[in-house]
Amino acid sequence: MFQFGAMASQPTEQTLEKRARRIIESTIELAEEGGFEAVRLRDVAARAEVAMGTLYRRFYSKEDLLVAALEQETRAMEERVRQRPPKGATASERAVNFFAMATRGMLRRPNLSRAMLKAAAAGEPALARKVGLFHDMMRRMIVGALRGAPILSDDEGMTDSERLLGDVLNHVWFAVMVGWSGGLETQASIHERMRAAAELIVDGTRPES
Amino acid sequence: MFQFGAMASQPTEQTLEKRARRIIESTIELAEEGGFEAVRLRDVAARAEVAMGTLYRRFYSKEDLLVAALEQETRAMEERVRQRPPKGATASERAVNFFAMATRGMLRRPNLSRAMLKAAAAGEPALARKVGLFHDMMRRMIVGALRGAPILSDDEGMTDSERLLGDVLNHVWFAVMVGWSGGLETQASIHERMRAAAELIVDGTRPES
DNA sequence: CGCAAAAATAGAACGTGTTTCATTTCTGAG
DNA sequence: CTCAGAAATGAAACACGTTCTATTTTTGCG
Repeated sequence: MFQFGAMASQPTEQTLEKRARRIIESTIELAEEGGFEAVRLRDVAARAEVAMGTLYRRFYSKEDLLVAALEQETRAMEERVRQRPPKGATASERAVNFFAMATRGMLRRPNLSRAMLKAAAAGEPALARKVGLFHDMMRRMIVGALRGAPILSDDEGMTDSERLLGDVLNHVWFAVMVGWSGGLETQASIHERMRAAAELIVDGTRPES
Repeated sequence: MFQFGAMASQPTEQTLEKRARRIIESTIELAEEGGFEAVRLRDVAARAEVAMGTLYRRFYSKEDLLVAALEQETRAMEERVRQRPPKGATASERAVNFFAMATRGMLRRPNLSRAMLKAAAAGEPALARKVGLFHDMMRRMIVGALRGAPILSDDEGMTDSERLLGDVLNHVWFAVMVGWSGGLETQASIHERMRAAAELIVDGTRPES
């Protein structure tokens, strides 16, 4: 019910002032250590050296905190992708390599990743914008990988076909990561699924049988 | 930490005894009325005429309750699909019609559906088996629609290619429904996305541009 | 500066998921 | 039928997300 004032614009790291940044940083640290349940808002506030009221002036809820963390982490991944674009001879190979990079990034801090995924998948309408932003970033990176070109600064110049491929691959990856989060997938099975999906969707190739 | 004894086998409606069924029924009623937050366990227990201890002897958590509801609702959908298989001249048309049916079924009771999706996407490792069962049922129905044949009783006889198509389409639908849950999609956009995805994945056709 | 409005603070309070406890009721083997 | 062990019960206790309150600190305009 709050959330305006100085940060009416998009919450890019520019706009976020110290306090909010400390809060997100504390959230990330606690989530890394013990996952979603370890992000106790009293602890977040204490570690960020703010009062509960301040925390709740800037974020709607615990989920909001973790979605903000997801946004920040995804921006960091965008930067990594910009500096080290996924290689590959074909579009599908580059897509597979991008997903491998993204998956590795998530699995490096499994507790944090599970917590962020849970928050993003919670379906909180108040967070729709931020979650949508995350999906937009993912799609941009995927389409960038398909093109083999550096990342798009904007979605302009994206063809309908590219947008569709990006969305479908993004949806598959998201669902698979949620499965991983619940123990239904391993790093190997994620990679295998994304390889098969990319070959099917991008190249149109299917398994033998 | 519990959950065995008489119901060590799969929790089909056969095995579920009266108490558990009343608990799930109460869960569904409350979720229909007010969504996830309205499923207050004290209210569930009261409505099912059961004590909290009994509820927690049969279910791990609130999420478990809603995943059990999802399982039951999906079984009901399987029955509807068996009685009224999705029509269509091509595999992709039948898949699109199946997803339209499934989506309509969910949107008919939006509060319940959002609550069940949230629980299934929460990534609770204790619920992995039940959530996996849900995805298995979905894949069976999808592959059944692709074949244009009545549903498979088991996953035997499913080719690798069919399994892949089923999984990918299922993942896309799941991710899109999570998006709907958070207000990112409407019934129309869900339908459109599934149409485009099915045409791309099953037929290999892409948008003009 | 002087001061009113906005923001921050410490902490209490409240609701609900989950656990625990003492007691009662059910069940099934002998 | 008896009775021991299992299950159920009602209620209290506990933890944590969220909200509220009274007070203090910061901010920015004149």
